Amino acid sequence: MSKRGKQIQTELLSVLRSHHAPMSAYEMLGCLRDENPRLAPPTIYRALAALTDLGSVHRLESLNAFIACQRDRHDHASILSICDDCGGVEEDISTELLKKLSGIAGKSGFAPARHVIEIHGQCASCESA
Amino acid sequence: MSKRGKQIQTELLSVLRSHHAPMSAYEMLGCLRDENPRLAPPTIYRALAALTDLGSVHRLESLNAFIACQRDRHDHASILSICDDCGGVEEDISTELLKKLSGIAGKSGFAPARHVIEIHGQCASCESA
DNA sequence: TTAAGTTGTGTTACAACGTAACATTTCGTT
DNA sequence: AACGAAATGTTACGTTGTAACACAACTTAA
Repeated sequence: MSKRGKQIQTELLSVLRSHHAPMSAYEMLGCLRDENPRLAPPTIYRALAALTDLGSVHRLESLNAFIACQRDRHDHASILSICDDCGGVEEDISTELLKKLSGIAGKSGFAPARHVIEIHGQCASCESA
Repeated sequence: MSKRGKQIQTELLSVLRSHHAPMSAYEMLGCLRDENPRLAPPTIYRALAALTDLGSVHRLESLNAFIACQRDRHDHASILSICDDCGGVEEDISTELLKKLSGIAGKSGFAPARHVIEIHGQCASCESA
């Protein structure tokens, strides 16, 4: 991994963090192209793959989009609550729930490796409005 | 909803049921075009939307693919265990887990409307192999 | 029954998402 | 420096999904 690669990851993460809602890979590409107009999709997707492996970025499977991890400890297996009105995402962790979930899948001998838990609905402020 | 619309849903569901692994919308399109060569993507996606609303088809968000519901009661909020080796999908339900999950998201006032729970890993037979 | 309105369906064309494959550069090793 | 390995850049394309409009089918009312 060269300096250049890390740099793109850093820039990407900073863009994601300053944007407090999910972003698509192409939105990020648009932002980063302001600085580096020749940036291409594979570069973005490679950086995103590295960051999601680290846990500093989460992929929202049900939106084909990404957010920066909001927690100190970069757990995988976050519970992501997505407001369908404002687009905001809240991130929770529950080892207890995760254990229960693995237990349910494991009854048949299934060996879990990655958990995708996303909840769509309305956040508190959008609901009251 | 005319006869034609229902008919496509029926054909789609029968294709999905006879295929014991997830299918992409375009795979289904390919199958149904054997009968009706002029079928176009929006027709498929509309039929899939209707069937997923009913609960007779589930969308696998992390695969961009679909499976027929394997249960009698067509619950939404299934727990889908996806084998990354053979592609098989196991479907579980747990109102208890669902309640817990809603509770976690609900702490901040979030109102859940739709749950996406998908687990990637290895099924029993692939793991032993 | 038929004309007008409404709703659902077919079709075209395109937008968004993602990646395979190869060219180029970078970096460590001899 | 010359070589080889590994990461990065680039092109081009494959897959997934949908907006927008054309058309057909059904509904209602005179």
